Amino acid sequence: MENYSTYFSSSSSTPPTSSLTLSMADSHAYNEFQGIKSNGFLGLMSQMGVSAVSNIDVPQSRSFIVGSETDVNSGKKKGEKKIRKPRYAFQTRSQVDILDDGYRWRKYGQKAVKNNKFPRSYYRCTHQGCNVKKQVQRLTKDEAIVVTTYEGMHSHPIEKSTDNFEHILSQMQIYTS
DNA sequence: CGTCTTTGACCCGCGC
DNA sequence: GCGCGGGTCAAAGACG
Repeated sequence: MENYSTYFSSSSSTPPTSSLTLSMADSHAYNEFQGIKSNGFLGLMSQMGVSAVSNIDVPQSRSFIVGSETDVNSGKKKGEKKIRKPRYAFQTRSQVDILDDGYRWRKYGQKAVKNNKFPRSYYRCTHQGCNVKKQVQRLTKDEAIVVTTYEGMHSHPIEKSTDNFEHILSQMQIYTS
């Protein structure tokens, strides 16, 4: 199911990052970067075993943008202020949609997006009590670009790690500049 | 047999 | 109110 041989296979003709930006997160603004800095992306990355993420300048041209907040409105008290979850969009150049990051995800939906002939897949972390979601989307403009949008933070260590060494190797290559 | 994927239906916010 | 678009549920099937 997962084709690791074609993992991060790079192709020529680097598309502009703006294409990604306009494809999503156009309704909400790109603010709240500080919230991400404090506990969002860094926390996620540190749990992945990475200390600093100041430069995600991997040779495979992997970039990330930080975008809109999402309503996580649990339907509690109406007087409560709405809690919005930050989302972290990952743009990865890959030929496979399954970008396994070490966590175990369960797919719970797939919808076709407008202006995009590729469907968008919705995943959720299977760990109990972990409400982290992610959606994987492919751009119509550039089929080689996969956008992975994370939502929430993992509050547990990574499961499923030592079952595929090629995968681990690829991960190490990503986070070692 | 347990876990995860598939897929249509359902829900909800929003604009007209 | 209604339709549309995006997000989620859940039953049934696939798969190891």
